[in-house]
Amino acid sequence: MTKNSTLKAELTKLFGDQKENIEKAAGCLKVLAHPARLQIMCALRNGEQTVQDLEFLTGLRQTTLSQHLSLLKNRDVLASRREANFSFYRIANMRMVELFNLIQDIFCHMPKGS
Amino acid sequence: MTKNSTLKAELTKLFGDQKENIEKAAGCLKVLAHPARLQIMCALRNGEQTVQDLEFLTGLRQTTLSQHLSLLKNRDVLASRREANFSFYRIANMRMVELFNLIQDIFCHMPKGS
DNA sequence: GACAATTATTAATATATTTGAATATTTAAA
DNA sequence: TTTAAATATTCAAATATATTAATAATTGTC
Repeated sequence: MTKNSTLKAELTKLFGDQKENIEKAAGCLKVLAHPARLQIMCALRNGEQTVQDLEFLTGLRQTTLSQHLSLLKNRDVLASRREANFSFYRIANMRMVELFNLIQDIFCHMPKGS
Repeated sequence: MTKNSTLKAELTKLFGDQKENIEKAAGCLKVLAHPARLQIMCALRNGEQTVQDLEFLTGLRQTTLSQHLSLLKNRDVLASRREANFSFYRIANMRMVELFNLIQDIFCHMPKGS
């Protein structure tokens, strides 16, 4: 009980101070939590790609793809640059690369501990 | 183009062979992608807790909490055991601990690379 | 400036998730 | 075997997300 009161105090502090962080984490995870968007992440593992290439690589329709890209970009999971009338998308930063790598490691390999 | 054809072949294989893995990853991420459920994960960082303790720690109502716990358990993010009329919940395995730790690290600390 | 190619946005419908209230189940104890 | 405590389930309403088709921007080329 005392132990949990301490934990409660900690958590209250956490959830108070870091409500924004929790919302941000949830938002980021939510946007990753979709098969098509995980496919997009896979296709970007080895570097940036144009929308057109992603269309080819994932088999998604342009309009659907563009919407998924937009969601991922809004959450700062992806970043993009434009060159002529091509948009190149990439994984936004090393943290997102790490996160995706771990996800891939967990779900595409297997066990490792109880 | 040849490079992407190769990548495409790889990805097709991936998405074919591992469609299940992708679905599983998406399902797991989806269930984590909710502020209340991330709070629950936080509260379980240091070990198992009863539902009643989680109610206290997270401030969620019993009925709502129970539903969130059920979702997390169905996706094998959490596991539980029963003792008398108490249920003890815990993070299901080391992979989920790793995943949550990384999420916490990314969103509750800050940068680390571009 | 008109046209074609590439990408982005809007809008409508279908589907899924969340929430809260009510109720049910499980277990221990009287 | 009734009762109380702890947890789980069901249901309906509100909200959010996904999907498709249609359309709009943007950029380079003629």
